[in-house]
Amino acid sequence: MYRSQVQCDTCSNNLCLIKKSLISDEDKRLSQQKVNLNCKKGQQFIMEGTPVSGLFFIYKGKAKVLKTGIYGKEQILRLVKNGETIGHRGFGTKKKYGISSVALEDSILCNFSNETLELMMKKIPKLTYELMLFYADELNRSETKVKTLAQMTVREKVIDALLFIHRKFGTNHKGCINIQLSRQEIADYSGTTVEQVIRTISSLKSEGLLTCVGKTISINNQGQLKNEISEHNFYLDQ
Amino acid sequence: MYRSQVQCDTCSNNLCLIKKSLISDEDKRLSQQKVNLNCKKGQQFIMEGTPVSGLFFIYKGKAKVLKTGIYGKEQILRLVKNGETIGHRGFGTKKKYGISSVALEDSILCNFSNETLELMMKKIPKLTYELMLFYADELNRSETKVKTLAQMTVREKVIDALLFIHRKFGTNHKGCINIQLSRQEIADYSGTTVEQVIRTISSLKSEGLLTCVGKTISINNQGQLKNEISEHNFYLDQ
DNA sequence: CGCCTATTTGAACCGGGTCAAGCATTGTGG
DNA sequence: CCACAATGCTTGACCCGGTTCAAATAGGCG
Repeated sequence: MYRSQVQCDTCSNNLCLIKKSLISDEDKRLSQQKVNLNCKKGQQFIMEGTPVSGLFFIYKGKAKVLKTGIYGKEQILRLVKNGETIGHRGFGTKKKYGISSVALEDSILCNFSNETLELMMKKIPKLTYELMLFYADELNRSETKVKTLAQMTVREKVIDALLFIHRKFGTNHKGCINIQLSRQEIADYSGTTVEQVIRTISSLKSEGLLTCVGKTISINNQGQLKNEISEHNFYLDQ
Repeated sequence: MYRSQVQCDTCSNNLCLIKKSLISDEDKRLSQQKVNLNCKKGQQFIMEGTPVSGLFFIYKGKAKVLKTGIYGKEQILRLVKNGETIGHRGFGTKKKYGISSVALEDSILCNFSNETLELMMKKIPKLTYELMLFYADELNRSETKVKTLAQMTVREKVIDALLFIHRKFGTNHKGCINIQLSRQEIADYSGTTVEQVIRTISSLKSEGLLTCVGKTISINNQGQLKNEISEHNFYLDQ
């Protein structure tokens, strides 16, 4: 995990909450107090239970956000990519991270310390507002996930997970989803076991709904897959 | 659902985000644009999928926040009491409620319209900040619930639910939990079925860990119950 | 009192988690 | 560059927890 400096000014992640909120030159000067981290695939940069050290943003790369449960069983809560935010609430009462985060590929992170962030929020109301919208949005997603886990069958959960990563990470020119997850990771996201994920994917393959070679998956019939879980998604698009 | 006017000035809910954020006289004047609603037990005051009409606060009473799933199966996401907030993100991009909310007893609500709220947030940075903290906190809770639902057994989920309502709503002088939930509602919160809730409660009764008469429950051995689910709750207290 | 709903208990069934074994793929060191 | 270990993927078989169905009982309310 070595360091290098990326400038918000020249950053291409226009959806980044910080970038979006920097208006005055003073704002931009403040933003330079951030620290950049290079993080290799598989590396854990947030550990549940350790003291909060500010907010992270993905400058480039992908990561998973998870909670570790009983007997080390992981529950993946979110998947994040360029421009997105990690590190729930590094200020206020909570002093410890409630989640862990691990890089899914070699990534570059931006880290704003608690102090810098508080300073920035005081000076930049728009940033506080953007953060609020971010958390509200995440809350919506999380609550949808609660329902999903409680009510869907395994097949539906796996389909939901595959459609989600398809939507979130997009596809390359061959139609393959732009992220490589292990079967275990898909299981950890879906809230089931590796074997069930494999069985479901096998079925979907033999039904012609998707194609996959190793970890590379492409969805053939998005419509029908969506249809299978449509009863669960009346009002939300995740 | 008839109307009457409660003043923030004289309100006793000191934890209310609005109340906490009102500093200047102008702030207080703004807060008078809210509307009060009287709501009977069982009445639904937010319906999933309908246009957002601002943020609600419980002035007095209790309510459940839920999502309706396939075949009408409910998933209760939160339980709220005096001073607490309902109505996720009535501003920004989302135009429809992603949740429903129903009064659990006769309640008085405060409702701030989208316009009033936006005006207030612009004028009162502390309010935006408080809202952000609120959503961040809720996100933590929700993500813990995701793990809970995905990893706990039915018995553990029911215990978790009972300990939660015990903690949240407290007990009266006889040690009985200050809220009356149907078995169905406990099931909807725990993410299981009525029968399982009943079976679990029966077991816990015969093990002497709790006592109950009808919907009135009191917990006898909180320590042992906590102990049963301790492996799942290393870092969070909900 | 009688209807309706909520609660409780028993029994049957089944989805999905667990275990085990074989195969494929990747990686590492000689 | 190959051999072999380690890890990940896949499939089949089994079994258990939990949902579903049914029926009986208790409780609430006009």
